Amino acid sequence: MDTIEPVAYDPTAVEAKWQRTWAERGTNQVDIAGAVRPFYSLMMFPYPSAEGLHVGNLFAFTGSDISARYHRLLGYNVFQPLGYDAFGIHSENYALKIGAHPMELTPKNVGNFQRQLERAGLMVDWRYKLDTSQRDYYRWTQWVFLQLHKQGLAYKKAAAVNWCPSCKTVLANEQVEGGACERCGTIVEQRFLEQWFFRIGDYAERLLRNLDTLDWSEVTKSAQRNWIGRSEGAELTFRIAERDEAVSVFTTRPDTIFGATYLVLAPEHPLVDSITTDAYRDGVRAYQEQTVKQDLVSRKSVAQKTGVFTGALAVNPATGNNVPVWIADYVLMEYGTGAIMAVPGHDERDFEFAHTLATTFEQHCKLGIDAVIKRVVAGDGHDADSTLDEAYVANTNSDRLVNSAQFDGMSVGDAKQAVIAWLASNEHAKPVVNYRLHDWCVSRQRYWGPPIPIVYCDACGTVPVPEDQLPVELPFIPDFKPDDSGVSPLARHAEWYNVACPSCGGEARRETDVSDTFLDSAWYFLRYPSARRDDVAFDRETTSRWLPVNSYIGGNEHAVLHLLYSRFVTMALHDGGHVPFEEPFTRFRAHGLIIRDGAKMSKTKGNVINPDEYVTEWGADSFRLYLMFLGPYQDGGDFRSQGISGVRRFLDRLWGSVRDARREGDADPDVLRKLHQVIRKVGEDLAVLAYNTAIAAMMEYMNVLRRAERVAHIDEVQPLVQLVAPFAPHLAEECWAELGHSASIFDSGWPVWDAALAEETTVEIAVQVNGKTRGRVLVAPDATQDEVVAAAMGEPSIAKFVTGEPKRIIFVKGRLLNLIV
RNA sequence: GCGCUCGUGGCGAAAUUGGUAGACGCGCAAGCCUUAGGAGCUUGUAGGGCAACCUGUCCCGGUUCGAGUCCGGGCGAGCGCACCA
Repeated sequence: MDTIEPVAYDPTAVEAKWQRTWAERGTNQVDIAGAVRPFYSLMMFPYPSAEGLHVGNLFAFTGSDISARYHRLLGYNVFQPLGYDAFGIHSENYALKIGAHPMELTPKNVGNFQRQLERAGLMVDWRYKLDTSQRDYYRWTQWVFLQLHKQGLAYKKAAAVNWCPSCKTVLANEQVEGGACERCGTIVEQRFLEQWFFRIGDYAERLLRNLDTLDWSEVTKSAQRNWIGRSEGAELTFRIAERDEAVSVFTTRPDTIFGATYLVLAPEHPLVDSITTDAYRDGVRAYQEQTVKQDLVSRKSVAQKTGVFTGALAVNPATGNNVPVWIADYVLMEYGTGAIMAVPGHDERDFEFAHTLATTFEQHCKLGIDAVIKRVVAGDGHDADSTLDEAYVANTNSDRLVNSAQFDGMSVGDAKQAVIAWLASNEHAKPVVNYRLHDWCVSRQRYWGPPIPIVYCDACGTVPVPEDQLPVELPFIPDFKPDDSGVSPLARHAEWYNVACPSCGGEARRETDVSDTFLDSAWYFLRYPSARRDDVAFDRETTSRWLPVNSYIGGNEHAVLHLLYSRFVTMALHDGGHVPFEEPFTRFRAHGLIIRDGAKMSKTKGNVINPDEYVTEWGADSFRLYLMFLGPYQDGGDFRSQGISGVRRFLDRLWGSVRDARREGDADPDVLRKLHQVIRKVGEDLAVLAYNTAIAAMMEYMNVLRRAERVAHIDEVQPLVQLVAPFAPHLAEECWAELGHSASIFDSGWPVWDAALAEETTVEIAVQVNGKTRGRVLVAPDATQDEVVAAAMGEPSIAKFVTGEPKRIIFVKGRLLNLIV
């Protein structure tokens, strides 16, 4: 008997052969200028670490590659480029660690990555490879900086910034995790330095609003919404008693104004000096110094609240009462107005502060705790006079105001508006929206990045480097190690930074900071299609043809860094008239993480898998298939090397059935039916990145072929080879050639499923009695209720549960029959 | 604390969106083939019961002829944000 035997094929030979053939034939090359149906498939480019490619990279790339190959088979001209995010602190730190120079080390790492990636069988057009550390790339990164500068979106200011004492550089807020450097884990300090910033804050509202229009993973969108942190509220003005000064506070709860019993300013608030009374001046000064020195972690940690009284009193515009003005470290200068009205009755932090400093309130402000903590909202089952053991944070429409004069009885929601309107008549209030998103600090006091293209001239001031003088080349300097001075190592090289002013020709000095790595990656997708052009950053026509990106796949760890910066830069370039769209990525999907033994793979945990050994032992195709079969692509999965044998067995069986397939007689209609169902299923799954179930469906079909216990007909296997092609491209090509085709399978088109052929001749109907499944009957797909009932009652195992006439019958055609007795 | 995503066999997971729970694969068990096999093939594999059957998708309620799926409440996990007023 001729059954389908698996035939172990030799992946090493097959994969080498096809990679060679693809290169010779230019199979993966796309006609950028002439594409009729362009489809831009983008994957997040890797940072070329010295350890080389790891499984997580390959998991991400494979998922994108499958989607790209599928679209190619559907007839699109697919452009799938890949490159290297080679600049940046991670590369530089590693070079420092092993005593190498990044300018020498990086090309080596890139070379190693390239070798590994080429083995993976990705459909990448390598002619468009880019490397952010090469001058023909960073030249245009500097150009992007200049465009933003031209538009007034880049500015320099002295600011409290996050300083990593280990990396010896400033970090963006997004690069600080829990008060520590995301790169090395060192506790971040606060420093005051002159820094370049981008006005991403000005774009907060657009960045937030546009999210609703994007087809992105929900996790990513919600992370961005969170990070942008919009909150609606009001700025309320409190006059300082007996002085011609006023303090603005930001609050989201203007309805609680009657409960505002003191004010708190950030210690560095500009008004502190002038309102502080002489008696309290020393205490205030001491407290300010202490806070400013403090690093940002303890400043923002949940330690016990501290603060001092300034001696000043402000007038609550609602009650007319005098309220004491304090400074405290729990109020942050960078948010809102840097000042708050404290409502201890209805805000946990204010409550805690009032309690912690109750004695001081008594001593200096002559205020007892009961006078400080006032209830102005009721509804938690307590009335207007009940005491508060903790802050009552009302937030519903059912809660009502109390102790609030004419607003008593009004709902919290209504009162928010009403109070603003009332105070606004005396210019004490205006509605305001605040965002947590702060401007993006792009300066880095490091070496391994693009020098910021700015020159300082005594006569002309800050002068942008003219575009025709780009790039400002990063010089090779042996002493690239950062120091504690707060300036870049480039600042030690007068021969480099001393330069003639581009404007007046006089003596001038280059900016010695380099830009953040995230600027490199915030526009790389614009560069790819134009990567072979050396006269423009990105060609106008090419860009409008290929962008926005049709499919972007990457890790969600970049949800608020890279993805937000990319959106901002694109929006800014749009406003500058450089690109015709605001949003760079039409569709983004976050892939899951590959974990091992319940932990994310990382070098420090020692659970990193090197894909090389698996590719060598099992073949790239098996490894790709295995990674995609672990679980839902967007969930990731736990890497256990055992499972790979199953997918390899599947490929062996496929190869065996293709090799033995004949064209004799007719294909089996039962097999063809299943085949067309699978074609449909795989297509649907590929469209939504459901790779695991697509593979399962193909395996199921393979089992059908095997159970037929005969050599397969060519028509039964040939479409399966096409379905497998996106997943296992090398073997699919080999099978395709074995089936007698000379052109690439990727130009063969995607099989079309035929609804008539896919239709079942009989269906199994579940028969329930009183909702419990009691059996199943085989009937024609269009069988009527009466026919199915008759069939069901013919089954003794079902009929025995039915006594008398059913009271009710629920019938779902082709699916289910439920008899209620 | 806030936001998001989840909770199904020994394990990774399916389930046409309210309609046969556990597809597919791993692992395991028995058998075949073999000098041998971490090879291949066949069969079985949610739990309980000799059986007819009973129980079963984190827990408690609800809606429904019917709930893994929908609603309310609770418990738990992962990720993100967090003294942001």
